[in-house]
Amino acid sequence: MGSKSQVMLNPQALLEDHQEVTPNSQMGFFNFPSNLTFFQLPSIPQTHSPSPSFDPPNFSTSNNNTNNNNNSNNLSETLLSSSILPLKSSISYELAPQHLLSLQTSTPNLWPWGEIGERLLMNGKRSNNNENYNNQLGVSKMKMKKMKGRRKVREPRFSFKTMSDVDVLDDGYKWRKYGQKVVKNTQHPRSYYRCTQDHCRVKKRVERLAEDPRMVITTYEGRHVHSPSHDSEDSEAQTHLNNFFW
DNA sequence: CGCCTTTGACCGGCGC
DNA sequence: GCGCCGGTCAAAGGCG
Repeated sequence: MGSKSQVMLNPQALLEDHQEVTPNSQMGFFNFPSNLTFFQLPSIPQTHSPSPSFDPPNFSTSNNNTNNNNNSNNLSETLLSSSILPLKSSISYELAPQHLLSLQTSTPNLWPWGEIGERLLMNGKRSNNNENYNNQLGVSKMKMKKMKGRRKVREPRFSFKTMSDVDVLDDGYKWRKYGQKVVKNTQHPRSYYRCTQDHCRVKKRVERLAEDPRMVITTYEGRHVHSPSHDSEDSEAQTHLNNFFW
């Protein structure tokens, strides 16, 4: 096996303070881009206050020998704990060298507005066309009004930084672009994508790092409620190689 | 024809 | 209240 890149997050741990759903219903997964491999790992701040930026460096791995910075071919499996993640959370991974530079996750946190029952609506309780459409899209104008004064649970986010020529890495899911924005202080636009699967609200956004345009920051938000779409015949190999569970 | 991207408009949040 | 900013909408156009 040449390029095995598998990342697993303990879903339970990630969901600890998630208010809405039972752990059972929360297993979701991402396919990791097939051309993505790892050579450096999530930041593990020794103290509290995780840095909000994606700046990598004071990373450390728990079973790492000293001089394998860029060419560590065979770190097999390591457990990490991080203050970014909830207590008891863990990441296990198998890695091959190269392009993943940093990785961050965030737990779901509460927004000052929103509604708990949103997911239920998503499951097609409403028959009105507009409602359905809006539900698929996530937040409609109507819904925004409704949301005022309620609480919303923000979907957990997960982001990583890669060095890549292509902006959108193939992760096995189908995405539809719904927006592009020039963000301040960067010369490269940020693109917004939504999973095309019905009732799946996972979003991702892709941007290039201002300081180093060779780097692509991909941020996923939410959990897929379905398997990756396999358009190619080697789907089996793909899922074996690149599933990312959380 | 269906699905996708593009793109300007629009909206809410936030800081001043 | 105002203006900025990030995120989303949705019409229009492109493509297979």
